[in-house]
Amino acid sequence: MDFEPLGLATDLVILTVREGALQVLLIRRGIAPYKGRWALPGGFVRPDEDLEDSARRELAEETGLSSDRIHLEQVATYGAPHRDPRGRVVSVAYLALVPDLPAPVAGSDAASASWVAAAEVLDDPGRLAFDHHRILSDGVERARAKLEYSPLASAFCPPEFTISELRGVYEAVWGTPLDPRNFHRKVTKTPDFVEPVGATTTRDGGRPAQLFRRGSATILYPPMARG
Amino acid sequence: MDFEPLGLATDLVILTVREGALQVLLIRRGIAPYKGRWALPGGFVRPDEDLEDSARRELAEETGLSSDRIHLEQVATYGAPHRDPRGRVVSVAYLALVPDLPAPVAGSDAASASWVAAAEVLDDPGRLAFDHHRILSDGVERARAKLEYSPLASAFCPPEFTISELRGVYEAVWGTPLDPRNFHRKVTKTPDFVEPVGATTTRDGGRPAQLFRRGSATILYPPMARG
DNA sequence: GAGTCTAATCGTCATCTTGACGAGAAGTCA
DNA sequence: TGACTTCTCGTCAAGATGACGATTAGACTC
Repeated sequence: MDFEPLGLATDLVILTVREGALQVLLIRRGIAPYKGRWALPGGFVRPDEDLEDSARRELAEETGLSSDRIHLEQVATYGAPHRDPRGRVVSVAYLALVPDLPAPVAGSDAASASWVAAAEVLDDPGRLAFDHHRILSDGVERARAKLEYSPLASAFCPPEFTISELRGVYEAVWGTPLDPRNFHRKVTKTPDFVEPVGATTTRDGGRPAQLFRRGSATILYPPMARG
Repeated sequence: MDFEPLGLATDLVILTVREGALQVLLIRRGIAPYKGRWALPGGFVRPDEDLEDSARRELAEETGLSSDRIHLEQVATYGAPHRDPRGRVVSVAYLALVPDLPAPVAGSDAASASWVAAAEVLDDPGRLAFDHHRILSDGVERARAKLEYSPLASAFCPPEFTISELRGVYEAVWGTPLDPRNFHRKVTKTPDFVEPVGATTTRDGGRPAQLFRRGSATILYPPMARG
């Protein structure tokens, strides 16, 4: 087979919830093209590497999170002929949901990396290099949709969390306030969404809250109602 | 940039509902590898072609459906290093939903093409070439999910259809019988799901049924309940 | 150590949606 | 005319939702 010259890359939309807001990990590009501009982390797929392996490798390089317990899913593939000025590069975008990292972003090969509020980036279509604004937009929309019908919000939480911490995730991702009482009822009455740990915490202030961990459910039916 | 040798292809999961069953368009491969085996239609992306354009071109070649009103959406990308024995080929899979075609499959460059019941193919993981069983499986699952929360079932219908024809689509795709009365209530009470044409037909037998056409809704909330 | 503050948790209630199913309506066919 | 088929409208109980009142259990202040 003779193949056209073509590059294959993976780009990552790494999301977390910090300080009550949905944030995305961006890097500042150290080399041309778009040198000095913000972009999603990513890189070329190695010759004998599967797509998800490539995404997981990039994730580890940027965040130090090498665990296979991190939720990572393919979002879409972008292959417009001139999306990259270096030549034809097709990029497979992955979405990663990570808990609020205690440590800052680990040593990476990017010039610099930092968490930025997703809303802020989405509001400014010219902020990111390449077609990364579009990729981010699709990734965030995927995350929003996933919270509706899957118990994935807990991917943003530490292993043990309270109901209101979980609610904070929903509010940050959806950008909508939710009624604490109805949310509590919904979460605790949906079978296997969360399971009680048996301990309480006062880290959120106020009356001590029960701690829960992720349950075994994989889909939520009926789904959570987006505000 | 120096790029590794790499092929970029699009593969199509083209679904329709015929004779009360969900069917998929398959071709019999005329050349190696997997010569003589069934496979999803697809082909290499041209040097200056966007991914969706490539998928639409393949769709037109296989079905004669060149309209941009045909629903086509990207499902996922498959890039395991050795999924194609010819070398590294990354394939972007698209899902197309088409109405029951009055004409048989138009002249195509495939050795032969035909509609096959999706359930039958899904039951036999060795039937298809490459990793196409997996791609088909993902495509069908996407279609099933889409019917729940989008009004896309009408993409399988002619421009004007009856409620029970629409119900037939749901039953075929989900493989579940639905209560005609509750289905009728749900569809007609969901705003902008369908709009009445003002005429009736007796083509389904029994009492004449009102004809409807697709409404302007893009999402269904609450979603349709899968049996 | 009593009052204040905060957030968690439990309850109530009207409204909406669902699933199950009865029953009549409006055509075709013999 | 009667049998048959399918469409369409209704009813009813059960469950889910949204709005919101009330109580509880800690921490914090004075």
